[in-house]
Amino acid sequence: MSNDLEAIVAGTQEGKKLELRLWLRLLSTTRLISQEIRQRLRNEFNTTLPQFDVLSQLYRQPDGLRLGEISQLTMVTNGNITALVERLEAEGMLVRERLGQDRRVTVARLTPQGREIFGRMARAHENWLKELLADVDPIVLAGLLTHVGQVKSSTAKYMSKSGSSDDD
Amino acid sequence: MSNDLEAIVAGTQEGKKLELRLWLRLLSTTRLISQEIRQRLRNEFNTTLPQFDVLSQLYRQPDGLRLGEISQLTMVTNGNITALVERLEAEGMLVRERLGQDRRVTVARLTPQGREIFGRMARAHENWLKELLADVDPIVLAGLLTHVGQVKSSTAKYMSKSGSSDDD
DNA sequence: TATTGTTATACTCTATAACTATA
DNA sequence: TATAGTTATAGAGTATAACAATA
Repeated sequence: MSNDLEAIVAGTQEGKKLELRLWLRLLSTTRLISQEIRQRLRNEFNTTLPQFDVLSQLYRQPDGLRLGEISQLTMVTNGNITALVERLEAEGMLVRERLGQDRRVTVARLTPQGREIFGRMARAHENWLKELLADVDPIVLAGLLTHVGQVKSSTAKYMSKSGSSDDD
Repeated sequence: MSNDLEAIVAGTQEGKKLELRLWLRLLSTTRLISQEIRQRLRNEFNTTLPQFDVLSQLYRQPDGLRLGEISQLTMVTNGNITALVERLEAEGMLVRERLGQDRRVTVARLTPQGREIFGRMARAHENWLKELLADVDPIVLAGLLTHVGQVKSSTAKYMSKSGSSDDD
């Protein structure tokens, strides 16, 4: 281990705790990228990150998802999912249906048009990420993938309201 | 390098690109923690993350900051900073003053009370992070700190509107 | 003319709780 | 009684643009 690393692990640098420093850096980095992605989503597809999130969940489930499932996956409360889904339905991206025996259950699924449009969003989104992360060493990317995953699973149990959000 | 890592770097897993997978994992992890922090900030201090962000910038600058500087540091547009700062001023956390020769410039700085309250917020915030990240290997934390920093600086040049946000 | 900050507007997100209809 | 989803409400964040005062 280098001396730098030792100093960091010991938490001596600026007296700030390692956990806090990591969190602030994680937050500002994510926010920086997020801001850019959000702007491009709005400019090029007139949509938002939460909407993109909902659509990406539905994209993987051709048979659709119950609203409660969408709520869990996206960490958005039930009441707010209704409004979010309504906006997307108004744009023709998805439909809501009551199909099953349990007549309380509403299932949302992408329309063919919604699937087509989200497909383009997803491809653009993927290319944006390739562009933005082009200068990062692939080995570093791979290491981060693993370690960020460790952070995510380590913290999960401390959360008050558990949302799974298996976005990876 | 393990075979797993090789597969990841080669981008073969599920055919998804490494950059995209990292981003989704970064986003969901940050969102998970962020949700928890936001909830605690609201429950215990009746405040929000953007407000906390503004206060933390001012905390480090006892002489205050120009509104434009706050705007850059927090990546919030000028017009919205006005409202944000107004809310904080109404709560007595900060004051706005026109002091300099250039009478267009407004400087915001924490009140003694605001400084005291934010101090408590910051200590609680730091403890929350220690709690949430308690199960993550310190070596992993240190590695992440370095590598996330690399990601941040590598991506900065691709951003349309540059916000510095030196939150670390 | 350019810059600093404000005002105005419209929309979206977020949190909370009460409510309907099913089960 | 519990659950799935809706409705209602209030507050805050976000994006955009026009504006006033000052430089």
